Amino acid sequence: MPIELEKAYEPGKYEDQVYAKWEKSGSFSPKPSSDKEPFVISMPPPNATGTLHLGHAVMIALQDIMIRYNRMLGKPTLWIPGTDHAAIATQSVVEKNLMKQGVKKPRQELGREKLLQEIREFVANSQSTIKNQVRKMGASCDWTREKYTLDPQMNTAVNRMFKYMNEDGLIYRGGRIVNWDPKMQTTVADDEMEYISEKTKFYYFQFGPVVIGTARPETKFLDKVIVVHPEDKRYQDLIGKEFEIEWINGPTKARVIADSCIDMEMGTGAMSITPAHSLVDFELAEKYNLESPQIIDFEGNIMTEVSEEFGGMPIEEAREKIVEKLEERGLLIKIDHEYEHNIAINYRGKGLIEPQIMKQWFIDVNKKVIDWKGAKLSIKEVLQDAVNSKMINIIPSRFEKTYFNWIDNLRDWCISRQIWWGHQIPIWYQLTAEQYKTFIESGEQSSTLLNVMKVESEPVFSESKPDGDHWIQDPDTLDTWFSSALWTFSTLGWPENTEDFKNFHPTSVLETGYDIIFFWVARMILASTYTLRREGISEEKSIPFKNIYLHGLIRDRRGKKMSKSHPETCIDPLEMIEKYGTDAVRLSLIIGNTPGNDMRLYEEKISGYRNFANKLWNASRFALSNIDEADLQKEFTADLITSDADRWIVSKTQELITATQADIENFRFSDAGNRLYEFTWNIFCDWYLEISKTQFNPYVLGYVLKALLKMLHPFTPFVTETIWSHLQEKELLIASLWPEQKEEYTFPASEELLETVINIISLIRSKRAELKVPPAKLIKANIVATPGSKLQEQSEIIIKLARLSALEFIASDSTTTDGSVVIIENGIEIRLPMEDLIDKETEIKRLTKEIANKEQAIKSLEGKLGNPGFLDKAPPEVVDGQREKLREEQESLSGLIQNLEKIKN
RNA sequence: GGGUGCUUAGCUCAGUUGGCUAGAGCGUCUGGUUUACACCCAGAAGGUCGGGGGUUCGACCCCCUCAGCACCCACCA
Repeated sequence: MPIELEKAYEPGKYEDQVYAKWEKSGSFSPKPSSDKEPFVISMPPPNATGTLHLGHAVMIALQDIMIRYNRMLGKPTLWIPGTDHAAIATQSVVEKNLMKQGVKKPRQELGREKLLQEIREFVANSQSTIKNQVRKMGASCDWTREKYTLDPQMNTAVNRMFKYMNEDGLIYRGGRIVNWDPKMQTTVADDEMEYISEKTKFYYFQFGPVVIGTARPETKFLDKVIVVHPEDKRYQDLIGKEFEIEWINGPTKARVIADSCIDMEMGTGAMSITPAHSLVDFELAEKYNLESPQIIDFEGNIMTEVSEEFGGMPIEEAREKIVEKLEERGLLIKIDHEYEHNIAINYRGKGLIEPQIMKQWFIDVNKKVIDWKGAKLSIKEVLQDAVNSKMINIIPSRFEKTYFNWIDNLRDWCISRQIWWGHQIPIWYQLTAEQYKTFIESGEQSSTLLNVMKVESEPVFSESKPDGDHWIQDPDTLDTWFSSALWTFSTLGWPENTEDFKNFHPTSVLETGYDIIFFWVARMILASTYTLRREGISEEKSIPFKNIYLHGLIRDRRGKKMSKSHPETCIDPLEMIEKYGTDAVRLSLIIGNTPGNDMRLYEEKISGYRNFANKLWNASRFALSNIDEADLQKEFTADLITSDADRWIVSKTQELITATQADIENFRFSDAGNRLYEFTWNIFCDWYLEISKTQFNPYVLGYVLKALLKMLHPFTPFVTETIWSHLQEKELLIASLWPEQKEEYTFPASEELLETVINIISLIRSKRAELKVPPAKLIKANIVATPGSKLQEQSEIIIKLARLSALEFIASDSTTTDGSVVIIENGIEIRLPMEDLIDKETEIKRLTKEIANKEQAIKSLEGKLGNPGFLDKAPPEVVDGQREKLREEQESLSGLIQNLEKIKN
């Protein structure tokens, strides 16, 4: 009994149940294997509170292809899913919601515990959304091993790395400029800053021997250092000297230093520095070991310690007054009223940012503590070596440059963040009773408060509260990338030495977007190599992954970044899945997408691949409705291949297996997808299925179909699994093995003939139209070929062509020598000599053109082959190939000339 | 300012160490309702490979240069 499928493939009808079947079957968990190397990917965790966007979709599609492919090779295959707590993003969403509900300052009003509780509830409510959406994409990841970046075990891992680094003296506390918002009383992350262009006054003041330019005179009370460019001729004789200066608070001293960071064109080419309230100045101060006194307090007023006269005054007011005072003293040279610059504001609350120095925690990247290949190396050096030595391979390789460039400029990593949602820093301070009271009673228990209170207590590392009174834990949390950096091994159970950790680390591939190469990829290499080496694990096993595959961004049809603020061009993957099916979405994200390059996506592309899924479905429907179940079960062997057409399609299938495999293993997913698409549509459907209509071989058809479903499965898992479920196979497709390429299924190629035959058929067609032969149910054509010609050898393929032009082929012994065609239509025999088959003029034109092309090609080939340079320098196989090509071209040219002669007569 | 890409058919893009007359999908046009599929079939038109120069026997590919477009990092005293 043949099998009947429904008339069209409706993805929505099957996808969820297919996924449930996979998950239930246990196929997502790795099968142990003693001899095969495991294949492992840790999924970059999407935000727990997020929804699936195209970035996730492309990542899942790519990773799922690798995972399914490797699983089908019989390797123990593990893909660990998880979600990320997304510290800043999540906390700010919750705070925003609370603000909408009327809680103006959520941190101060709710306090730490209550706010955290709010966030936890929010996460708990939205976490399942993203996980179900990952399932929708067909991700075959192991949900039994799912992780969340705030799991208690993750916290253990985080504390362990912190502990090691602390013991090795890599972690230190130091001052750093932060973006402080005096209005909201909070620090602001760089990506929460908004820059607006503003026209303001730019003042020029006499400052000792030089004129300095500034837009912010109110910060300049205690400036003591003038910086100029070392090559600036104007200031050469000042460099290194100290001067008495008349300034805001009266006489003071200032010295001149030189640094090439100075722009000679800007202002007067000389500036005085204010380290406490400017990032550049702060860095210069660090470099030259200068003092950095605070001028402006955390409320945004001038400090009383700095100036009795202006103390307590808001900066805008102070600025005017200070300028007045300096003008009175004759120090104001001029004011530029047309000065335009960017000012930074907090995008929430729109408060003006005032840079401030605060105590932060850092990781030293230059201290040499890692035992690496027989030497002590710094974090920075190990990061370089891991990629330089090819232990880690980056695809595409051009990102290696970006990576090294970043490391060269790498500074110590600031790991503390002034938010609460995340892993709290495992550091404790013992306060005095009074300080303790102030701290506990303040609404917002923040590290800022500790700065303001000038707490000097020695910080102590501890995973829990130390013995004694008045201990408080550092209120800051760790940079979210600190915990993400451990992802490849913490998800495997580290710091416990679990079976998973022993079996599956390092992971095989890290697949992610190129936009987080610095944030995440480099940090993972850092955390993994440092931590695992410290535990005595070998260099090879302490890297987090062997390959890094970076995909590009998905853009809209105009090439703009897709963002929710432009809903008209923003494509929602879930909506597309609903409309066209997951398989179509996956293909549209894979094909035409090359590593590291951005890709534009638009709906028509997705609908095109929906058509493909349907094509495959219908091809299978045709096949299954004609193959008997028993024949489908029969084991396929070489002796079941009978006709030339069979040999041809089976050969093509072998080529496809090898080529697709090579593509996937070399991370050329687009090529692989394209190749399969092309084979399915243009070879299998257009040719072999058509041939099957007149010459049916159930075994070959079944074999090719099964092989094709397997190879397509990593790309379009749902439709292939659905079709597979009708094949009466014992195993699910997801658990079946990749088709084996076999020598005995490979036969000499014969497709070059197709072109010739296609030409003949189209001639027949036009002739029929010209003769006004009525459409007939049964038309018999007798195509006669010169004996011994390829055309005759390959007569089976002609059957297909006959079919396409509604002709039925009759095998015939009769022969002609002139390539003429005999058609028997409605019992009438129409003999079509070659010259009658064509429109003389058009054909002469066509042939002439083709001959000219051929001649040109031959000339160029002859030139090439007569060229000593070519013969010497080109590889022998290329030369042979060109010779062979020339022979073929000459042959076909003489054929063309003959045809032309024939037509002309 | 430092860095990295991109420019190939009307559109979106391939083009794997330099070697066929430069390809695909979509779109357009022509013809076709053939018992798997109109989410289909057959065919056609359409390209100075951004401009200029160089290296080479040979350049879409390598080098220089110019132009346009993106992105990343740093910065805007």
